[in-house]
Amino acid sequence: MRSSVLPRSFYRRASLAVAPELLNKVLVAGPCRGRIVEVEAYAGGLDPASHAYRGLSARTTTMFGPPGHLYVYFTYGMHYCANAVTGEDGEGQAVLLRALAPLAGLAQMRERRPTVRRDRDLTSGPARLCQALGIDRTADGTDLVRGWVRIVDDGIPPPDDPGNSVRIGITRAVDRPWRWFVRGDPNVSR
DNA sequence: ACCGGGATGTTCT
DNA sequence: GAACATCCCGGTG
Repeated sequence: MRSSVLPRSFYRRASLAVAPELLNKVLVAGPCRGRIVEVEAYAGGLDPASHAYRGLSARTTTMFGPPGHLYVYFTYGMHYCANAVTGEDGEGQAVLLRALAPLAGLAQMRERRPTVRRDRDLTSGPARLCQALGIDRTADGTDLVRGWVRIVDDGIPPPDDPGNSVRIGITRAVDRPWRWFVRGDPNVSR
């Protein structure tokens, strides 16, 4: 079966519904590909942990835009993280891509992350995967249906029983179990 | 293995 | 001025 790009309609739903369905889909950025094995949902303007909680700003313009686009933000002075915008235009919902299993373009990933030894450390974190795939602030707003970064379905369905936990690295709304991952995958972040 | 701290700059209070 | 959806390195056990 040939892989097909996820259509706009896939994203036009609540981030809590989209997030677990993104597991086992494939993130494509130029020659680099990785299977999505860990995600977190950020539920929009009513979610205190979401960047959308404070309302529209220069940073969150993409997040509040139409679904199916890539929201990239800069954090800790040196890292980028990437999300798929979901829901309806104006809602500010998104799914953070937290880890991939590298599939293709590993040589280029290693050029961008020269200190990495094991393959499993190439893309096992939200900032690691952005560095490996060359996703930075210039990728913010990319259309995931038509742009140079896309998410495709290569026929592997999401897990029937994904791992599930609270979200990582946040300080507000820490109790909400909105992280999902592929159980047992060595590329899931620590 | 675990733990602590530094890097670095944008965003928000 | 503080916080930050993180990562890496060097310490100790």
